[in-house]
Amino acid sequence: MTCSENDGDTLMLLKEQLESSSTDEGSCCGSSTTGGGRVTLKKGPWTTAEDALLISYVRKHGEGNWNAVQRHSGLLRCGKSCRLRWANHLRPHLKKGAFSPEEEQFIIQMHSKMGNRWARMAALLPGRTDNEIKNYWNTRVKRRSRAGLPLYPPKLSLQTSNENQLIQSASELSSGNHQNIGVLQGTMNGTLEFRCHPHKANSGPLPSPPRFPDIPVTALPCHGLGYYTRSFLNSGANHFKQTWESETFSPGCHVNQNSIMVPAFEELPSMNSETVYLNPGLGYPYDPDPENKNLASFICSTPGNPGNFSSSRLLPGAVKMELPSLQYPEADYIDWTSSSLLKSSYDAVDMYIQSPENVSVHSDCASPRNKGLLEDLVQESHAISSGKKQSFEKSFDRAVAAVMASGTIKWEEIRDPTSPFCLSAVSLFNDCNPTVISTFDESSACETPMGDKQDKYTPNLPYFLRPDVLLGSGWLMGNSQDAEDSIAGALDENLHKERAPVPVPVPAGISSMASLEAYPWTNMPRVCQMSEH
DNA sequence: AAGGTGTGCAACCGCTTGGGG
DNA sequence: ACCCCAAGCGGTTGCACACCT
Repeated sequence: MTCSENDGDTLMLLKEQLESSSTDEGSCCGSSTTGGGRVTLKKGPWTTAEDALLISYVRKHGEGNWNAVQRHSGLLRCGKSCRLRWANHLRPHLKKGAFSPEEEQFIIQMHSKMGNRWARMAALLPGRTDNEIKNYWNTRVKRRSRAGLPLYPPKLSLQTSNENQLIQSASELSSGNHQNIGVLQGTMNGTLEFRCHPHKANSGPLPSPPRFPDIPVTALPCHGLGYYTRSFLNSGANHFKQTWESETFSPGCHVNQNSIMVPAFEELPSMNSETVYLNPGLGYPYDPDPENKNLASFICSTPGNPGNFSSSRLLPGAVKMELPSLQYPEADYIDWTSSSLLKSSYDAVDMYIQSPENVSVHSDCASPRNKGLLEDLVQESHAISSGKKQSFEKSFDRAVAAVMASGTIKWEEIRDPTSPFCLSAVSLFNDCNPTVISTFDESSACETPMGDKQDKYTPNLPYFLRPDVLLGSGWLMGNSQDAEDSIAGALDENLHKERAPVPVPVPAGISSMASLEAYPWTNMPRVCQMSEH
């Protein structure tokens, strides 16, 4: 719809149409006073005439001040309704139509991390509205529950389970119980392996800064984990390092002006069969306890490819911590374990790890449902970090706005000066980045927004998470040569040979993440702060 | 063809948040 | 500190359409 010189006449006509039609359609919600009379506001579906009026109003006056729309345009709608109509339907650059498989995957990922934070997801899906995403999700929930399918792909669930296990172990660490640190070690090849070096543990009174024992972790190749959190605050917290390396990395996606895109395949030959996701984010699927969300988490996860294991090996320097993530509804566990989809041996591993029995063992301490030691730690952490909440929220918004506006991450613009090291940027990671893209049963090879054929396992990782980008930036634990080597090894050789290092818009503070250890607990950055609701 | 049911989506509603006075 | 208002957010509802029996 366009506005021309004779907009005035057109609008007059529209207003007349509006007035006549509004008396026909009679459904009304409220009333307001304009001029001398009490005006009944219209409800229900919008007409094209109303749309035209609203568009005209916004063009003239800009967005905002929605309650003035009625006064200035003659629209018989409340401001709220106008805002909604504009945001969901009339706003420029809105995508219409069904979600692409990439978008669907992205939503699933985001929901597993954010829960029902539709607006945030919408901010990360250019052209999509929170309402659309919400409707999509609700539909999905209905559909899958009817079909008896799990809400999340099994591997997403597994990741959550793994996180819980790590938390369990970490909790033991924090409570000085090192006997079970190796509880996940020695499982069958390819399953979660959890190792540590207790000899390095500092089990004494809390030093400043506290240190964790070195705990290299190899995770299930397809669900690798590499976290760095500050979950274990001050009950004898120890220096805690975990490293993880996989042999394959998948590229991240590009953040473009209008979409978050997976990279073109031709860019990354031979990388489409196995994927590894570097995700400095936080997995909090269905977190019923938002209070627990404030513990920093720095995640590197490695979803894999069904039946196609990649080996993971330890590497020093990388770090990991995690929070409890046993946040699936009870029914979900039933679904996971009873799903007929889990038939392959690979899935049998999933089944093993995801089994309720298994989960219950580790949930005693780690689950938000269970009041345990960790919860106390969490509360303490929350108290420490609560002061950062508002700045985080603002930073997130700025970050998203920056991405949307320019198509690139302008770290310098979103960096939160109050954070020890570019807290906001890291927070953005946490909120933006998928942890695992796994085998979405409902998705298939699909097209990217650019029309490229896209493997269904290709992650929707933002550009700045591309391994090559990370390599170039030294972002992964900063100056850790090992970390860089690990990525280098993971990257396809050809990629290294043929591609020049990608210029990285690295946030100024990101590299200082290498020195996380340097921060005392009371001054640790909030890497994973989620928006409490 | 008619009625029932499922589905997707637009819109509404109530609550929360943040800013300004 | 309090109140008011605008805006945002998430949950819910209602409607139109498609599909099935």
